[in-house]
Amino acid sequence: MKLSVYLADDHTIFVKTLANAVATFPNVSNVKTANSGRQLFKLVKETSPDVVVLDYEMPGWNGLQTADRIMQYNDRIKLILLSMHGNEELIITAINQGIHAFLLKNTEPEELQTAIDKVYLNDFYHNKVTTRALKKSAKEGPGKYYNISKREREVLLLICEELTMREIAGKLFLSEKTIQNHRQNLLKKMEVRNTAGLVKRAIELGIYIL
Amino acid sequence: MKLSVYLADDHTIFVKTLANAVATFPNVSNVKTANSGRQLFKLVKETSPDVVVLDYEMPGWNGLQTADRIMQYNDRIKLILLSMHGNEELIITAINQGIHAFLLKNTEPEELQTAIDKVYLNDFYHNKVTTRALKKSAKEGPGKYYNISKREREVLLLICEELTMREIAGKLFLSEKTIQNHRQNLLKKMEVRNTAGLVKRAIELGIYIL
DNA sequence: TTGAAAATAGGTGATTTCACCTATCTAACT
DNA sequence: AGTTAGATAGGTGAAATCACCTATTTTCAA
Repeated sequence: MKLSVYLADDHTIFVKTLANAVATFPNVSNVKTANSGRQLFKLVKETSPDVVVLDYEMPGWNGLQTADRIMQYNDRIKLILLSMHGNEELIITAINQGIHAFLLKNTEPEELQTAIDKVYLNDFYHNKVTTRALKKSAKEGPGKYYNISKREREVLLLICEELTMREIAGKLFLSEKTIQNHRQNLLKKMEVRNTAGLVKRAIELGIYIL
Repeated sequence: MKLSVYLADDHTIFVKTLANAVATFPNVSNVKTANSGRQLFKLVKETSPDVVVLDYEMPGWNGLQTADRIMQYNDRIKLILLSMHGNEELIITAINQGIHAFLLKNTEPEELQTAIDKVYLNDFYHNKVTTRALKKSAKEGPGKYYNISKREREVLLLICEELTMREIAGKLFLSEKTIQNHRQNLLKKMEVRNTAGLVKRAIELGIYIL
């Protein structure tokens, strides 16, 4: 089964040529482009693609903001972020926010091809840039990476929304006990004592936006 | 008894002339100037003044950041913030952070004189700018003003630091019950349900800096 | 100087969080 | 095939929070 891939970048020349390249990938059938986050989100709402490739540096919604909306709309869409700069902080924020791959703009087109493949099959595509950022930040925090799972991120978000464990359990159709466990794991992973710490971390990491 | 007043502004010409004017005020005896927040904080640590006048727009530490340090160092010093723009959000943030007066740079020197007086006698000096900002934001939030008292602000800050009620009580030499009441009042005033909400409000209001 | 607001502190009871366990099932990677 | 990580869920007990009270003292503004 071939994948449908949407691309967004404010430089039309770039996004169009990239789209042509992507269209030649053997595992891709359907390619669409947009030159803003808003416009791409519109496309996604019409027909959901399998993978979205977003430029980080865009006027209006940037890549991460756009990713955020797409995730909320449909969390099965895989998200690849492109950026000019391999800024460590940005990479960590992106990963914590649930991005599935991070590529520099000066990479070879082949890497995008493998990234699209891997991202669709697995959940995250790691490359030199991301692994280096993770390793570096693992000790040198702030901007530390805490390896929060998808479920944990979901629970954390709802904790930030001031819900109790019981309410979260109700919302996610899970046992209250399960949520308590997720919470406990978050406390440990993020090295905080209580809700105050969780909320601060969530905001720091860009998981929760104030 | 005459007051000692310290001034900080990065424009040396401005701060010097202002200092000369302030020195002529009948209730002021001692005036010192600095052209950065850091430098002023140094002066304060040498000898604490009664009142500090800070420009908001400064390179390095801005006026609010400087105010924050001064408050932590000695909370009996009164703080007056000067700004070019009467930005409502800034005013609310400043008040929530515990600033004692907010003046626009285009006010008459006489208003600074009364502000210094009032601020020293009472706790807060209100003028057209601040009252208008408060009234406007009271309903139109975000940036809402919740009328948090000094103690409450202190407790809120420690809640954000992940301390429990018992620990806060110990730190402030108060009963745990008192802190619990302050917390309860904060929950009501800020219209939130729990710690998560308190932390978010504190960050929004600039009371706690992430 | 009187009244309002703030700060203090106590009471009570329900609910929630915190901090440990164990255990099963599944998906994914080696 | 075995290992690891994640998601699920249960148990237990202590600690903390939440949500109402009442009441006294201080402080401040009108």
